[in-house]
Amino acid sequence: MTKQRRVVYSILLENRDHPTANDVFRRVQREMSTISLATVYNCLDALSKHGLINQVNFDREPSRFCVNPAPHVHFRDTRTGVIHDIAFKEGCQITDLLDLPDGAEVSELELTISGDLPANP
Amino acid sequence: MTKQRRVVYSILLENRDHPTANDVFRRVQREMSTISLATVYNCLDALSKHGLINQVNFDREPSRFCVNPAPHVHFRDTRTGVIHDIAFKEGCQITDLLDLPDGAEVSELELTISGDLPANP
DNA sequence: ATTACAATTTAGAATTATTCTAATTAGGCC
DNA sequence: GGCCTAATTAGAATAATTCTAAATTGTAAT
Repeated sequence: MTKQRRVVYSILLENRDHPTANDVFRRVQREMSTISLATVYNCLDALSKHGLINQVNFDREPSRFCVNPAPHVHFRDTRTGVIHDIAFKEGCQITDLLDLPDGAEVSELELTISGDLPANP
Repeated sequence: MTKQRRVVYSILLENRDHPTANDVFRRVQREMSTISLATVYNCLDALSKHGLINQVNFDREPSRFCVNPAPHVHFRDTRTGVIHDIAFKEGCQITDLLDLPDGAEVSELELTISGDLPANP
């Protein structure tokens, strides 16, 4: 854990709005003006590899980053663009619903959903 | 449906191995040597928009294209790199497993899985 | 047929998120 | 302090995709 990684991580914890690498860069710059974009990428990568954060991809848009450690999927509200974390219902295994070949071992699983959320009154 | 779109589509039907746009380009060139890469992108986009094919994204790798019209998800065998179509079990709705907010309406859903498949003897 | 029009294709340039490179800096340990 | 490794930095490079503007095609009307 270097100073830079700590700052990047704390920025992510501070505002869990699934920022892009560039968003993170701009936020981190405010409190560590000498940081470089490459470092932000390095940090995000390191944090990802150590399982502290998740990299979230919607189609081919810029990757976004998520500090939620619990297993969950992502729902993008097409009206607002906001990405929501969606948890699984109790004791549900997505792979139970799939016709996976015998012996298949899942190591990574990414589920992204786009749709409309009812307006919040 | 232009000549180019027809060729792109037929190439995809011919070999359902989830090729990238560039793969498609190279294959199409063999029977229509004047086609351009931009056209292949245009065609893939047009076919996608009309629901004839699906664009498949694994993380930030180049997009791949899939002619399987049935609802399914994608499993990449990490050993061979091959992408397999995985169907849902009878009458299964993935969203049933999720804690979606009331009234959420799903318009798109992409599920990608990476893992190991047992070696085929 | 010929013209007119819109949509598509083409070649190449432009874009952009991300990765790479090489040099510098920082931190830990003797 | 000096040494060593890993991390950071700035900037260049990469690569998939998109954009642009000109040329082509197909179609419908005259």
